[in-house]
Amino acid sequence: MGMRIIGHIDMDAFFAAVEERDNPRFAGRPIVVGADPKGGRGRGVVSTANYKAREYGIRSALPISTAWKYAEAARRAGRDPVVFVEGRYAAYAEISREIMAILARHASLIEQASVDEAYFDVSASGSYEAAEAVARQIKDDIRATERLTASVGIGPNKLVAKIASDREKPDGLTVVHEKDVERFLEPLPVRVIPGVGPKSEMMFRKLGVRTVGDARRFSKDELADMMGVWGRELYDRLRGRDDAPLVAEYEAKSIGEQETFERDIADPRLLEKTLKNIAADVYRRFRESGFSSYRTVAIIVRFADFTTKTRSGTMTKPADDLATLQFQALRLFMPFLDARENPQKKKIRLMGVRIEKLY
DNA sequence: TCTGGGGTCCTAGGACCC
DNA sequence: TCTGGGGTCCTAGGACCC
Repeated sequence: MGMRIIGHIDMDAFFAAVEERDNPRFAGRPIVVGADPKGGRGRGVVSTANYKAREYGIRSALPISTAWKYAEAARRAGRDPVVFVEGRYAAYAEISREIMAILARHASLIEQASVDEAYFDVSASGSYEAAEAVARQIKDDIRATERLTASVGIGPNKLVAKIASDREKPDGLTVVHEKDVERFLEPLPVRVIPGVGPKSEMMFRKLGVRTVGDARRFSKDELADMMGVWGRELYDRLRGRDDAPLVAEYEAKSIGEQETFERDIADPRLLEKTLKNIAADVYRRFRESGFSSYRTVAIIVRFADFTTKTRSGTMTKPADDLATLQFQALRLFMPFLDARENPQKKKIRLMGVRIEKLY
């Protein structure tokens, strides 16, 4: 394979930006998309906060109740009140499709990585200068047709493109030439490497490692000893090496849904009914998906104290009907109603159902 | 602060088989 | 001074991503 030039595009505060665009009265306001805050007693988290809301300390994944407190404090201080909206996820998915169509006009191959992110291959443009021009055109088209901004990274592979797209948000464009990759990554926090999450970051901090450059002092074998197979992969990522191809389409491996209740539930009858309803929702999506059978059923139960249990069972024969799914889910759940499994009679906060081994 | 919902991938132990 | 070795499947838990 010759030289690759890969782009990564990431919509800026996507859900919040859509709400701001579609509701003129929100223009210029701090906007939070996420769970219903219910006056500070709501459950759930912030999905997306726009940049104005981030000035209040509100970010993705923050408990919505905390976001509400920050918003109240800001309001009392005379600052612009925060707009809380629950998401219109079907609308975001439709806009996402429109954006992917724009992208497809400029690149030979695209890989949609999530509702608001995609990789695209611009190797055919022939140079980083030409690739940068393509990226500008993509951003301009999205701004013109969708009235939304995006940030783009360009690099020799998916890894570098993704890290680059996050460097100059919002409305950014960051180009990293192949020869500059190691210098580009060196000063960045090790956490920018996809796959390095809170746990790995903490482990590294204890070893005195803060940046990507710091982490390069470990050999491949040392990283493998610390983190297994992933350590070898990480060794390459710390140096910006990645030969993963773009994958235009791939099949789902599981379909599942889970629900956190407004209030924790103790009543076994209500729990059984809720589990069957969740199973029915999963089954409807299974039918819509085009798969014809499932062989594994898994459930998840989260107690009021947040301890979480999963149980799964694989059937010798694949099934395709709702009754079997509900029966298997209930069978897996039953032991949790037993005093031995739950001696303190803890209430249940969340339940979920997932099917796997789909054909 | 009190922690969503949709997923993917990896690990480790045990069962089972040759 | 015991008790192989490898492969595959299954299960539960956990890290991680958006």
